[in-house]
Amino acid sequence: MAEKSWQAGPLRVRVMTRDEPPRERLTRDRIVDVALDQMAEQGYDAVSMRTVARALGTGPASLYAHVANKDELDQLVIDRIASLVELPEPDADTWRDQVRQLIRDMLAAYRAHPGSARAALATIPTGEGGLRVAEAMMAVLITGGVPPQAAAWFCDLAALYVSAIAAEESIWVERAKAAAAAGEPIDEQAMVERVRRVFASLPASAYPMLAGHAEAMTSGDGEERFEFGLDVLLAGLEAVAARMH
Amino acid sequence: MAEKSWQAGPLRVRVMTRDEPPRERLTRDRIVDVALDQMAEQGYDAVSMRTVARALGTGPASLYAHVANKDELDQLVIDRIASLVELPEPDADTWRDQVRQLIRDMLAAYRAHPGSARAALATIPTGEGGLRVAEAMMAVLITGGVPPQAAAWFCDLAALYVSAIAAEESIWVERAKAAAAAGEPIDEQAMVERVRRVFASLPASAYPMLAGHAEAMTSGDGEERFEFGLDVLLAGLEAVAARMH
DNA sequence: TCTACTTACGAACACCGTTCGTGTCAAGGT
DNA sequence: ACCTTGACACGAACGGTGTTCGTAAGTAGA
Repeated sequence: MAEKSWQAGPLRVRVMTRDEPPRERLTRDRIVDVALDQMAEQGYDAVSMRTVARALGTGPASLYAHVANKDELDQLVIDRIASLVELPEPDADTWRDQVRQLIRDMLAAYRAHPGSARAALATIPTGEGGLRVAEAMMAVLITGGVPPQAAAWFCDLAALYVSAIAAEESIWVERAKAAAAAGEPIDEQAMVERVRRVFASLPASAYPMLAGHAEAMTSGDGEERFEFGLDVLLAGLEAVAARMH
Repeated sequence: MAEKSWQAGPLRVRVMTRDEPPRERLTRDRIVDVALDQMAEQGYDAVSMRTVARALGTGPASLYAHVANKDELDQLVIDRIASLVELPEPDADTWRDQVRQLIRDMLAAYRAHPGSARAALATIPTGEGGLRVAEAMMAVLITGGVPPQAAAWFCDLAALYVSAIAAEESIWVERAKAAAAAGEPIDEQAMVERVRRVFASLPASAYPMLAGHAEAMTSGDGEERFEFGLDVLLAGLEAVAARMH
């Protein structure tokens, strides 16, 4: 207990206060912690200034002393997520696989916090976590003999690719969730099936290519398509790098 | 004039009404028209159910008779935008350039409606406009001798790439606009300069690669980087296609 | 002319990000 | 031991969002 006393007009006031409403002080880090947790559990759309504040036992206004914006908070969260991906030790023999794996790990990190990628699209990584990943990617590429300019731009391209894939995926998931909440629960399989049917039933007169290759257009799940993109990016990188000698 | 009469209790009521309060009937198409215009002039964020309704001289509730969602409206707008891009006549000799040009044109179409790409990321093109460009892209690729499976997945990849680029760009623009509205007007040049300074001042001990290649990391404007990505995608496509023989 | 049905829409709900002004509280100077 | 200062906390409110509800208006069929 702590004692406190003061003069209020003619009165002498003396009060005992419990010295632990152990409400810790607000911090950028604590705010980001909470936002990250909420994103992992409920997805990007469920994270708002209000929900974060509520989880911290306060109102939304309190956050603005530590964070300029929702935008800034988003960037901090993205940076934190980037700081969670495991980095490879550059090796000249396996650099191709290392690039692939690094990109896969970034995707996994985004997937663990659904919707986060939507905010990542906006970011040029200038925080600690992002720089860390960029540094590792550059190291692997340079070790692999990729010319610096190509390596630098490829970092950009890879980051764009992975966040676009993650963002697209999350929107899809979100939509399925919304459909499930209201009306018939539409699972992923059903949505794929519907798209497939659209392509299959296209009039061959107007869309000879799409109708003729409907099978190819709709084959492959997300993983297969992601790996295809990876193949294209890496093969393209080598070709372009060679051209830059 | 139109005459109308009815019995109201003991009274015979007779009324003349102007037969043209020329408020045309609401239509999906008219709604999409307005949304498209607003997006072209003010960007994605300025388009809301309310602003569209206001421009049509009504309230937001009226739109829901013709459009299920903001989401659906967005998709309709995207489809309309896609229907505006010019399509090439497939030619086996110049197919590479045709692919490039088609992708460039898609980017231009998105750019003409800033922010639209953020909605495009979500879409598997199943509307008329989207199918149209997918058909054209497939035709060019097949004419170029790309195996159907590779061509199909590449369509996906190209669409993802271009919408990701456009979305990233629009977010950047949006942010610059917001910064300009409140406080110092920060032009694009200044933002680039700041990023450059961050990279240049990175401690070489912690970030040897980024510090060592700061020049490469920050060189090139958006256009150059976009073209680099195009190079990578096309070179990669050819390599992967050859592998699929 | 009466009825059934589609279309239109004002009002309201539950959110959102952000700002304002006030309240609280610990540290420093006197 | 008091007073002052300044940083932090935060309730309330503003203006915006997407969406729903119940009712009005208009159209077409019987």
